[in-house]
Amino acid sequence: MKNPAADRRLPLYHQIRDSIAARIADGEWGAGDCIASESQLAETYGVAVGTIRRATDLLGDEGLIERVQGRGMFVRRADFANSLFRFFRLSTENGQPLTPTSRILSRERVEPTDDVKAHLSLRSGEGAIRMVRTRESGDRVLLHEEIWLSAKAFGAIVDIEISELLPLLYPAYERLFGRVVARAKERLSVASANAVVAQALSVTPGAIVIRIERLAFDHAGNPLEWRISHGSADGFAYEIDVT
Amino acid sequence: MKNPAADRRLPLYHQIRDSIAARIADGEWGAGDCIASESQLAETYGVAVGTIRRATDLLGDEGLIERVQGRGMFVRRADFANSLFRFFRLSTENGQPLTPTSRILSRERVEPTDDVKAHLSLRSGEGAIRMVRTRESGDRVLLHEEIWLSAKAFGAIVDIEISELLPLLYPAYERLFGRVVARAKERLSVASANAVVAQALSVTPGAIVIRIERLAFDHAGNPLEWRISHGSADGFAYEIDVT
DNA sequence: GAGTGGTCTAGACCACTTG
DNA sequence: AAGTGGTCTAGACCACTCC
Repeated sequence: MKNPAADRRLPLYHQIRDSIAARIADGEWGAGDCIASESQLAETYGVAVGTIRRATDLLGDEGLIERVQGRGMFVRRADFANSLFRFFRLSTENGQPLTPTSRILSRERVEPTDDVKAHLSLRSGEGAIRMVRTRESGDRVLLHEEIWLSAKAFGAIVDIEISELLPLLYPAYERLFGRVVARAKERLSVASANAVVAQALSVTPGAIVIRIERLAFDHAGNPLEWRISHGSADGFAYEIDVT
Repeated sequence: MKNPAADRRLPLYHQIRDSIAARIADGEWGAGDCIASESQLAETYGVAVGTIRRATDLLGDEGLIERVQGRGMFVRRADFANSLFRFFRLSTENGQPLTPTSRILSRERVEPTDDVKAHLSLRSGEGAIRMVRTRESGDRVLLHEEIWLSAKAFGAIVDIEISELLPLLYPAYERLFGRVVARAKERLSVASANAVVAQALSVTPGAIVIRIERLAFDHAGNPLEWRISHGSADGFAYEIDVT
């Protein structure tokens, strides 16, 4: 077993799932890479291919890997297709991401608030980066975003050509800092617009807006970025199926 | 194959999944019933047990059945544990449903609005039932609900002892009318409280409230009930994990 | 003890992708 | 043609539930 910490009381295919997940988290296979084939894995783990299949089915269900017949199994790159932000027309009706334009309004190194410290697990004395940006589609501002990062990990971001950070931040984190966003927690609530948000969204101060907080993590579960976004509540509707 | 309409181009285990799902929808096995065992199914369908396993795994993932080791496979009763309403403290922190008290304020047979007709697929001329109720926890009103039903299917509900409709409506639909709610679509948006809602929730008219619409379906996909609920936006927060 | 689902094996053949 | 994942089989043994 590649991961000796695996709990031997668990079924074999769970242990193997954990081991493969750990190897992905360790960077043995990066996003987009083809991992070893079923028969190779069966041999290295000394089990039947059917057992490898059970393990990789789990990984597929969790979205860690993608299986393509005839080609292999690939480490999936997070695409956040289920994000709450999709309800702000950040994608077409077909689900194609349409990537509205980003406008970065400010980048600065500042003292983190207690909230930021708690979310990013910053030690006392550690600095933070605060970015403000808007996301626009056509001539409409859809979102106002406040983005917080650890200065220790991302400090150089304030000196980087702004074009390097466009159009999307997560690929830039990966390209410039080697930090990969693997998953996130999002939280939706309703708030009233403060002066800054109101001005950005062209609503009256105090108007009702949708607030989405997102805490983004790497594969190992370390928090990388905390983001507070506000968008107009007008026309916002979130739909789910329940059983 | 029990369901001759199954597409023979599909993998065997998909055809079997469809067949078993159809048999459940047809009422061959009701909610809570134990369906045939894996080995029985394997024999009747003339396939290996492993193939039955693939099919029933699909049904398990979809939430149609529940597998219990040593006992069998059971038709799952929808519990709506993922409903948006759980964010109105309709359940404890552990996820235990805590069922706030229901107070039915009115029941009447009325002409459906176009909206109601469209949602419940009512033919022109068909009547509708409109119920209004509140859901309360302790001394707080959590939700104000407007509930629409087809008069053809549920007409007698206006004459039934109100205690028969408590504490929950869906079990009452099943007990009194033989209609089983199997799944639902929910839609969350933000609205301002009209006079009636404001009074019920003890907020000022025009205050911001969370609006949740729910369209509930039976196993066959027929709409049974349309519900428009309003609750205070204060403290409302919806959380998800995204990848 | 009989019957159920849960895990695991060791093969077979098919469909698909790539060189 | 070689290699991949997708489907399917036919068994084995285990863990659990119920009588």
